[in-house]
Amino acid sequence: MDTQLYTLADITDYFDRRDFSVCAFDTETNSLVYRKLRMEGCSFANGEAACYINLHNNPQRLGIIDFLHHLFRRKIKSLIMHNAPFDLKVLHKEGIWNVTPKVFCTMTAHHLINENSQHGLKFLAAKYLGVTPVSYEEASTCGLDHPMFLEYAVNDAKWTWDLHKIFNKKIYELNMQRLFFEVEMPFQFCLMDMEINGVLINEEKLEDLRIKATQTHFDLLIQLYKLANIGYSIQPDMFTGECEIVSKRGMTDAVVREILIKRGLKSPYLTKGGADGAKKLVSVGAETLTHLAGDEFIDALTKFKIVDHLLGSFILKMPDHIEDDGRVRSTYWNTGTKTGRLSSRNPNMQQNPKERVQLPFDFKQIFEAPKGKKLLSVDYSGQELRILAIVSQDPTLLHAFKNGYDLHLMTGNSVFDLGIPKEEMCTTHPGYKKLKEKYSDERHIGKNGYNFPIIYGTTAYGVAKNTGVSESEAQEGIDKFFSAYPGVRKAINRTSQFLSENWHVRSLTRRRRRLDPGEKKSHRQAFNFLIQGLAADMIRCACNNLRRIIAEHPEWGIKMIMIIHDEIVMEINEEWIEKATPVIRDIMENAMPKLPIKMEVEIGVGSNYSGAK
DNA sequence: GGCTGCGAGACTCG
DNA sequence: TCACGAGTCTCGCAGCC
Repeated sequence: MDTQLYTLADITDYFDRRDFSVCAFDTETNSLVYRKLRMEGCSFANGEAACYINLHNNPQRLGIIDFLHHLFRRKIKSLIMHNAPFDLKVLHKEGIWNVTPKVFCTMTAHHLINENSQHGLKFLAAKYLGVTPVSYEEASTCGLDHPMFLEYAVNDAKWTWDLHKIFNKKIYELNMQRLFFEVEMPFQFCLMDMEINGVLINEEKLEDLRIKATQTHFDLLIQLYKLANIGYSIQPDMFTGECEIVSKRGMTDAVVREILIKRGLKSPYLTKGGADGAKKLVSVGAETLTHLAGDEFIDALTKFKIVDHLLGSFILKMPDHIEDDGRVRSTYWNTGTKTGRLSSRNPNMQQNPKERVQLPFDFKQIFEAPKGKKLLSVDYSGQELRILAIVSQDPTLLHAFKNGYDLHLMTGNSVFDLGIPKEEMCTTHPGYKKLKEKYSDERHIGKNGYNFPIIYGTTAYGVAKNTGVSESEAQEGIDKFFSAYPGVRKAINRTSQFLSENWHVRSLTRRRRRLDPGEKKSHRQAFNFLIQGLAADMIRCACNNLRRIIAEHPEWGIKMIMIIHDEIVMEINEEWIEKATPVIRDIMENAMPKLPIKMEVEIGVGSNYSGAK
């Protein structure tokens, strides 16, 4: 392959109206900040030729970008990238946004082929192409316009091209072409959109929250030191004037363990004991605190831990992520999990804390809609349980969802032999509401003690721990659950058998998870994957369809800004909410139109994320 | 004594 | 041993200068 071509005329000859791979290089710092992204170079390859265009310190930068814009807008057959959302984002930042929808992301392709592996370009090039890549740092030491960097940059495009040849074939061999081309590739643009859009932060509310949480943290810590007889002093910060508590003994886990002994408090819960299991200590986590609740020190510590974590992990960290336009742009990682779910980083938008009963700090209110807009949150109600019904084909579960029965109450009814007539558990039955209230405890245990844990493959031990009953009672409850829904037991056994014979399982979208059937845990993971994996692809389908509607109705002003597993959050122009909501509902509920039962969504609207929930 | 890297444990979410 | 899937923070320890 000739790698010496790098004039614009050559690019036109070699890359116009064909497939080619492309790598867009951003700033020297590999910036995570969208507003600071700047394309410093771009490399191309198509199996015949490869080239690199340097834009770093290039006086013709604007002209070249304009040319690239026209090149990308022409009828390219397909565009091959490694980690497409990132390259698309860099191109978009330079105004190159309407590229062909026919993309091939080698990173996502490899994730479908081998979900247990790493997916970095250099790793894959070494593994599949037998080359020895150099690092970006090494290649860029002499500058981005040095021949050494040229070779590095060209290699990225060449290897991406070569990998795509291998992975494309493999995707067809595995019969994953529909999942890859019809679901995963359109979804790359949704990821790009979300990472570009970001979420607007109300910095005043964030500061307000910081002041309140800091005060609560301060008060609770003094209370804890007093209760534990630990010395401390209060010192003002010379710059901010805010007071700080100084003590030789911080409220660390080790100190808490000592205090528990002093107060004569015992907990049955222990830590795992390190890698070899030898260093087992009394756990000072949530389990122990719940067990010892009622003690003055423990109750204050429970509150302290909540506010300490809220401050340390969220409130004080969030300002680092806010860009100059007031928005936070998380990275969504399409290949970050083994089940096909997304993961989110810097910051992780999938773990923003909910408001707690013990402490009134509403963190989600800091995410807000810009002027003239609202935030709209759509989430699937009981998504995983509905998928359980679909995967297991259990007639009782299917009937329950088709006819609007309260499944948690149904499970409570079976496990506790409540003897409620079936028709009264239908949510439209006149007596349903009273029943729901009367048996709220049993319903709660049905939901959190059985329905959800069964999806994870829980044992009697787990149910007992969760619900506070004995292990034998828990086993009895589990047996009753499976008698009520015999299809679920059959499906679990079927999955386990398939895993033992094939060393992998596949979800309904043909997504695959490979596991060692010799490990006991694998059988739980396999069944859970059928549910979690399908749920993940359902949200992808919903986003893809939503993106089409967004393009058809620019006046609605919809921007997708967050995906939290079974939930999509978007901005929308206020005056169009009424018109758009039923369309959005329809898209979400029919993301996978051929399923035997309907999915249902709950929609919330508010001026901030807390209000939209 | 101080810095760095790493694993464990604890916490957050669906 | 015991419930699936993630990311991030702090602490404590080991190794090094």
